[in-house]
Amino acid sequence: MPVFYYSEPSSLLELHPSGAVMGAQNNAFAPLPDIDAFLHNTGLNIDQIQQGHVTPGDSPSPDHVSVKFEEPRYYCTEHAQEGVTGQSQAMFVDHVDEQDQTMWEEQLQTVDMHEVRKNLGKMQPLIIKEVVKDIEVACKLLNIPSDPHYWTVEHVEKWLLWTLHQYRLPPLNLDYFRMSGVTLCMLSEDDFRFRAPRCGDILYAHLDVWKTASRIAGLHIFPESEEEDVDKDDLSSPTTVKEERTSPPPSCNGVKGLTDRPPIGPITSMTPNHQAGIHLWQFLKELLLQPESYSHCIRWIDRDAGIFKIEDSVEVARLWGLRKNRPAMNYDKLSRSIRQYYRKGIIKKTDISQRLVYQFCQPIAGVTVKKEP
DNA sequence: TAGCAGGATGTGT
DNA sequence: ACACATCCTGCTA
Repeated sequence: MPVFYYSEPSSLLELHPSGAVMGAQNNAFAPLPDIDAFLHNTGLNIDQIQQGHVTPGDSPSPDHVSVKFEEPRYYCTEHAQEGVTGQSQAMFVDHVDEQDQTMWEEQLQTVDMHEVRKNLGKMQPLIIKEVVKDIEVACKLLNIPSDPHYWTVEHVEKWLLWTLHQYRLPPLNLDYFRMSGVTLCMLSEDDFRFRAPRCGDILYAHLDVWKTASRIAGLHIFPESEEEDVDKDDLSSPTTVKEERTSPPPSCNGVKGLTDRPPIGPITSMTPNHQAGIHLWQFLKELLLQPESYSHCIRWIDRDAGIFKIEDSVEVARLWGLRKNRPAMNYDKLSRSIRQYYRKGIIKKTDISQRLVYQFCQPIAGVTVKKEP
């Protein structure tokens, strides 16, 4: 039976033989006695652990094998709520101070489940405290608000890049996450997996932790310089912005963020519609207005006449599906929606009908991707 | 075979 | 009510 180690991408935690965290300020290893028992006790399955990423040189001896949790803090909060064993909760807390550590050790000596559950109330604040501390540090580092609901597109990108780097996650296509924090918060775990098949679930878990910490701990960090920028850019009255920041974050049901933007490449605010209500014709125009990014799949045949051609129907449908969070979208369905526009006088087929060629009924000239005042 | 046309119905806001 | 999303039949290039 090999000796297993518990490690985190950003820090290595020393484990007491009981499984308790003894302190995480250094890079010391300590053996995790029995991985099977560990999995059993924590209720985790092997799929939730990444193995084999540690090279022999990383381990103190060739006999050692390391395991890494994809998202320890996620399980920390989830399991704390579910009331699993004290051991598993202890696993996911790092940077405990001396006083806390004594408390942990005392608690962990009693393996009795009822005791553990009884102590849950005491443990949760500790867990939250540590998570909040980490988030505060990250906020300062990235200069972003603590509450993801207030993130701009740029904040989301910063957070993604930082999280990818911090947890050594596989790269992803940032275009699929080009959205405001509000929109990001609306995504389900499946959405994350769809946009980032290799690490979407982990990102979702991280975001969940941020949202939870922000909500429970009442974190209200706003980068000062950003605050000014947002105030300057905001279209509503300045008081609206100030009020929003001291009130609870916007709900996740499509409320427009401070700087909301579409999730896929096209950036526009051609109409007052917020992201959740974007129309297909708007989306198509967005693609058309960014030929540098999308001319391979949709392009103007005659811009002045509003005639365009879908060069790659599969890709356009895929992008539309991404935007609308409809993974099953295809060109058959998209084209049906386009045909609904015939009756409404928004889009029509050209006079001489050609495959995949359509025409906007309104002149396209003058359409801009800039925000209307 | 892929695209087109349009009816019918379901869904979410 | 509206704007699709989905499923369908039938037609066309």
